Amino acid sequence: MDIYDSVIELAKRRGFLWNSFEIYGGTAGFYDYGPLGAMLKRRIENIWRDIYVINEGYYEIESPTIGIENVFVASGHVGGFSDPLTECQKCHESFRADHLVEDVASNPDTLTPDELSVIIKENNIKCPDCGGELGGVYEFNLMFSTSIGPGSKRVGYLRPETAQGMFVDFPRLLRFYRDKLPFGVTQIGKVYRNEISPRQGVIRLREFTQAEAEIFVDPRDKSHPGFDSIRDYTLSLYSDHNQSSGQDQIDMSLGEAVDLGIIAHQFLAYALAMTHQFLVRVGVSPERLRFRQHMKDEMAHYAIDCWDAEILSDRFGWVEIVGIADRTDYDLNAHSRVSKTDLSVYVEYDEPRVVEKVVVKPDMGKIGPAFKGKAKAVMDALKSMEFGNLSYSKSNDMISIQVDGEQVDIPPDMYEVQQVTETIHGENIVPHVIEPSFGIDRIIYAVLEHAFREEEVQGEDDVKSKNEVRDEDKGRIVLGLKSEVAPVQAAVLPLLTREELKGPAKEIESALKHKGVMAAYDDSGTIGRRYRRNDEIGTPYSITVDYDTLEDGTVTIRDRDSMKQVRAPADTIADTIHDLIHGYTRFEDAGTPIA
RNA sequence: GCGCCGAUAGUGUAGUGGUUAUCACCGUGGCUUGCCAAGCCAUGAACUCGGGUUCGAAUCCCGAUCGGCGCACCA
Repeated sequence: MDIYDSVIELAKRRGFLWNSFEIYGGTAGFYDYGPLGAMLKRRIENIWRDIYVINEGYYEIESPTIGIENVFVASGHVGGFSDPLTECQKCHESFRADHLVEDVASNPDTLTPDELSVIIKENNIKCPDCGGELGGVYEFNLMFSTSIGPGSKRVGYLRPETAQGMFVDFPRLLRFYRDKLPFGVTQIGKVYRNEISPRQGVIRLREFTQAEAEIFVDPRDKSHPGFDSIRDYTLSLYSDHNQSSGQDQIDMSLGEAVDLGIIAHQFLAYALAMTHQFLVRVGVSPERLRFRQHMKDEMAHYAIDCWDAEILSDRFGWVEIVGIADRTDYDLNAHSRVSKTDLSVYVEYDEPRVVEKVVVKPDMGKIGPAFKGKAKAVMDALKSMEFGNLSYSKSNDMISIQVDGEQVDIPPDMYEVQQVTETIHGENIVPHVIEPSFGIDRIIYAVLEHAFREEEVQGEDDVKSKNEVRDEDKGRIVLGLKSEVAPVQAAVLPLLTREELKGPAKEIESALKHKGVMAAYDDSGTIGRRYRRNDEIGTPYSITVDYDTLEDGTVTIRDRDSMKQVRAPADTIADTIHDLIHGYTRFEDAGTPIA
């Protein structure tokens, strides 16, 4: 049993992750989050919100999980991600049918699968690899489709990413942020991809949760106002160059990486730093985390630079858990084109620019009668003329222009050339998008695997030596979750199952709950067993009520990782635990150490 | 989607063509228990599904589903 198996077994047994629809045999690519898993997930999402929404100020929105066809036509998911495939009946290799018929069909990408099948048959096209017979063409699209309303007239798709919902809201968002760049927006939600063969547990799912930020920036200025604060922040970077030259990732400060041009610009570097902070805060091991740059041929054609946060897993090696890309203006332009909506921002200059221009002023009183129906076209043609030099403009020549494909001569008395001074206050630009995209489910797996450990427990041969029954079984399984993400934050345990201890313990449990601390009361089994039970689900602190509690009002707090204990007052225990969980108090300072 | 391998209580497992399917952990109730998976009593819980062969199938065969690995795929 490797670590993956151990983690999945623990997650299943203790209520973190379950295969969905189990009583019906299950379906690949779907997982349920059990009680502890859902709690862990929510806590991780809320830390993400704390960083992106509260601290960076990128408000969260919520758009439908079903999108209309045009949205995904514009995004390229309908055309680009819907491939007609055919499979060789002999060697079972799959091919793009539209590519195979390129030589015999003029418009292969507009053909339906049935039409492609016919063409392949008629032209006797064989498998390019082995010459075998090709099977029928079928449409393969990663998107789940559905129909909207009765009659199945309108096709809808389950979104394959949350990003499009934010791009589509761009005009509203721009107005919300009072027409100024840069601004960002976030969304956490379910997305759907009909994977061919989902595997590896929660690593590749058909329904999963993304947390994405879309940050709209001025393409001419990708500096970040907070860059100085992260200039010395050092990350493990695995650049395109390092990959192609066979080197490993190297530690480098972000300042250096931007200066050397390894990371395209400050905004992207800042996004990397935030990603790192988030991942480490939720419990990804920094030693098993790196940022890998996409190679040139791997990057989407529209992207400028793209980095994946990857975690090292025991079984799968490096696994991508976050993608951070500069998507340029690709998406906004695409939606602008398909929706016929202006998705640009008017950016004011710092100083208005005074521009001297030479313009042609048509004399419509003469042009109108002279050209009648064509007058408007002539006027437009004249106005759109550009005068590169003033000398020409000053001459009073006959102007020859093309109007509707025929040459028209405009005599000098029909126009006037003027030099004008214009004050321009700004211009319209389409913003570029910086997009960090988090795969929450993969992050959860990373957190579980990196937190998982089995350790030897030493030094209890004195008191319990009379019960030397299971001396082989001294190991304990610990889920060393960060206290901030642990589902159960404190266990409340009466030392013995006796009424006089149960009462005070239950009071402490309810005091903790009032403070918003997820506390679990447990009086079943010996104290050691209950500690172990809580170690396994990552409960960071256990509070034990004993007979001293009844006398001097103190309880034992036991630290999951060190197994050390301190004695602290019971009446302020909720505050103490709260402060411990959020890192305001260190465990050693939470009470008096006991041997 | 292709190939190989697998599927037994909640978890990990043993096992055989033939009566109540093994063991451990686990859960629950009780006794015990004064700080790191003690003990005792009682109790709960499984042969993935469908078809076939057979007097009889959890066991053999076929298919499906799920899982693992390799290939393909991963905008």
